[in-house]
Amino acid sequence: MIRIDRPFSLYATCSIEYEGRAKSTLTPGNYLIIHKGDGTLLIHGASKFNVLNYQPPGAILRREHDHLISTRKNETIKIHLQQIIHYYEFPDWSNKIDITMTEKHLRLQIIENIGMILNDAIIETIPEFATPYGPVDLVAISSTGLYYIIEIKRNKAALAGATQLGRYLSYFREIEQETQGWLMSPAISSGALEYCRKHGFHWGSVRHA
Amino acid sequence: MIRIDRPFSLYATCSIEYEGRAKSTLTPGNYLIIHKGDGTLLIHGASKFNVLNYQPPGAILRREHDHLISTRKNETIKIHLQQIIHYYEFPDWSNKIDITMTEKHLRLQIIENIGMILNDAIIETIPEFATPYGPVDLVAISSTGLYYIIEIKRNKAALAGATQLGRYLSYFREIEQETQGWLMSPAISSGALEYCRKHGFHWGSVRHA
DNA sequence: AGTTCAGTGATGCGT
DNA sequence: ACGCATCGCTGAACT
Repeated sequence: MIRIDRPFSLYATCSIEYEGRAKSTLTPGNYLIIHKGDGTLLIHGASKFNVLNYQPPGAILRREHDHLISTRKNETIKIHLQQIIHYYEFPDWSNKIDITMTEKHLRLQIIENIGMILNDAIIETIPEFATPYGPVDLVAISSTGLYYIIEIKRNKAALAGATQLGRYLSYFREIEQETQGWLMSPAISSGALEYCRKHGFHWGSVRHA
Repeated sequence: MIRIDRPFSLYATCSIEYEGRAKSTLTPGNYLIIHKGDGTLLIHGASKFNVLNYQPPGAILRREHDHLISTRKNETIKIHLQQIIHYYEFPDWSNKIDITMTEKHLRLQIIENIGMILNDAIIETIPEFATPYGPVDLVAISSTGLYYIIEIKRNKAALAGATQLGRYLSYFREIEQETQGWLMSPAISSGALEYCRKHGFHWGSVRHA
């Protein structure tokens, strides 16, 4: 009865039983079992995208003789190992400490490289630019008087971020200021991407260095 | 430019770009990359259940110098390898040929072991038992006159299977025949499981040997 | 082919 | 804590 915390990958001949919200049994065969440091357990078959069985983060894994048992709340996965074909523990697999990388931090990095990102001569940058619809994350003004209206998201930008940018831009349209709308984030969802395309907004791939 | 078909697992320091329905970039770091024989590509971070990036079955993977590139329709994943920490090719990882294991086949197996599964003395089994609501997959009659009403599903039983069983049982209730309802399948969904619990049906884990 | 719907959906952001 | 919207959903059954 040994608790396992380390992240590892295991390729083995085994049979698997799951009982919880649903139930299932997997016939003896070769499966790929992945265990992450947060307790996540993934059981993959030879094909298809989906896992066959899993536990979400927070599950606890232990070994009992030739069984691997993962439990979480009311859900249990029991793996009956018949033959271990390959076992590997992942060194240095931890979330880089993203802490303290706030949007403000990312914004500073963007300001530093703003000319390169927009490929234009920027003469002024104004964070938290006030509008009646709320403060714009960043406004950059080019030498030709063009206003870049920039919405920044630390994570994946979703539809809400794109519509937020649209609101700001409608204000600048009201005061007849020439603008270009930009959404900047490490990733963008399909919905937000389509919204941007339809409204002529740009997306900039920025990432916390 | 070498096309890769074999299934493998790769743990590497790399950066990754995805462009398709959505877009994203992954900062340089350690990621687990899994490639299946059907083209499926999975990219996992150190925590969480979800993949960070993926390609569904049918994608094509190739290597160009220090890049791994997976393409499918309008979607591309480009992996820039910096350091390979661990690489392993999976031997014997293929879908066992589930040849033509129809529900009828499974039913024959169930009939053979019916006494053991139900833990009762069965004196007669009737496949395709006709009722006004459709044919019951299997009816087993015990020495005490109890009727086991059995609905069989080759794959995961979903809600529809459970309600189907309920319909049959309502008929036997009409003719005042004492019954016990069973759903037999290798897996059962949460909705079907709850339905069974609420109506007092049983679930039997059966699998094609 | 498209369409609909369940899934152990997960995950993040709001209250 | 719970609820809600979003997601490159996937996958299977049915038309």
